Amino acid sequence: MINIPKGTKDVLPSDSYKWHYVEGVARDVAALFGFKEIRTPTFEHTELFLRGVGETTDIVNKEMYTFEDKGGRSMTLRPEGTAGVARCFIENGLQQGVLPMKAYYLASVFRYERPQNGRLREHHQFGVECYGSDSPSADAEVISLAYEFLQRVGVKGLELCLNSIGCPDCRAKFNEALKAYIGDNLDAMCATCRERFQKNPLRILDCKEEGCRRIVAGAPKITDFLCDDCKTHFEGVQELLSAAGIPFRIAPMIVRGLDYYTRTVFEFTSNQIGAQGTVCGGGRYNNLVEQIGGKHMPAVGFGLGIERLLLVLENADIFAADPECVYLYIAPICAEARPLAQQLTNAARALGISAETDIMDRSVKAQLKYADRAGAKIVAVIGEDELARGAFKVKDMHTGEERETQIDEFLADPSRALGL
RNA sequence: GUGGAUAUAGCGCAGUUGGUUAGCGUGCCAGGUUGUGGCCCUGGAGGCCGUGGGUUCGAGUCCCACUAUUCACCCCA
Repeated sequence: MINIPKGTKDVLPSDSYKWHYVEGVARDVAALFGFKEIRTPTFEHTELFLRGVGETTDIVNKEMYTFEDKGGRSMTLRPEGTAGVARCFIENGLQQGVLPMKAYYLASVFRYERPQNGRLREHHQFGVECYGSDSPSADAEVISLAYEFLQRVGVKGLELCLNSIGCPDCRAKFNEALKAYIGDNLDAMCATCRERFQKNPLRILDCKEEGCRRIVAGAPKITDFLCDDCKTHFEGVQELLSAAGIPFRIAPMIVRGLDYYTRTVFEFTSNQIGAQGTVCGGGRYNNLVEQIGGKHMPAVGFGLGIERLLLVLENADIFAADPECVYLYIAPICAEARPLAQQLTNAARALGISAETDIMDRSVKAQLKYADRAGAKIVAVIGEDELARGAFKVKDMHTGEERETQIDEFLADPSRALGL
């Protein structure tokens, strides 16, 4: 028995409609906002993620699926979606094209993690990227898109947490202030925080260790250190969100784990799905394009975890019945009826009416039972009687009502014969 | 990488202080109704009790190791 790799999930035929639903809403909402789909490779040169995502991040340090290909190149399955899009943007000269460049993707990403509820080694993201604007309007637009998507898909009780981590200038000042504040307490902090203290002090705010949290509790806030431009920007985003009627909470502790973020960072979180509550995370990354070899280009976007979203949706019981079930089932119950059943089935299909017939050589009873389980809306039974009469009855599986249908009429126009 | 829990039929579970052919629910197949689903009744198929060792006359049950799953930490979607 060979089983599924750790941290991956099968989507069974009986569940795929849930994915289609979520992906459909994602595409619809993206289109409503004027975003077009972008598709980039599943793997990239490892170098891209080292430079793009940041060498101090956990993702790059210990979670990448990196391998050497047969040509001796180091390749990595994408651990997130943004870097690949940025590479694509530069490589295709899109900075010379129409700006803003607004794109979305639905793709799987890979991280070598210890799986748990809401955390997988392969998961899927609905991601959105907007290039070319440094205006707060772009931040608000992207957050609005996420919000609209979540509304439409039917989730309730998600909280939008918002913060600004400033630009490299104000962050440097903040880092100094934070270091000064921690000062002698550094020895009392956890090992990772002591390391963060040197490499990326901001991330100390993100530590969950009880001791570290206590030390950091009264620490200065990044928002008090923003330079004038960053401050104005952050206020602009808040004003636009308020005007759009999108509720949010300022959360000075959220800093996010990818190095490319500047200024705005945000998360949509749920408290319904266990410890991994972040369903959507994103922000602005004005320096990413430059970091991987392009010209300076402001950008903002988010990634939204489909599996986690589905956990929330299933939790809220929003899936009633599979809407993708076959409409018509035709049950031949003697050998002579089979060719006709096949013909009727194909006539329906030709008009776009989903239809199936028996391929198991089963009894009437078994066929009806199957039609019921398959969720067929109406069923027709064809036997010697019907062949002789040139007509059959279609039965509504929900109400049990039957109506007479002429075989000729059905073959001529299945849609009309069924009263559609 | 760290810690806890669990592992018996496709799925969900029971299995007494160790005792002989390992059960229940559900799902699946068939029959009751020789041409009609759902409800009901009857029957059937389907298990090397995670793997390997040990204790014992005897292990699903006790001990050890391994593996897998899972939850949490960490991190993130």
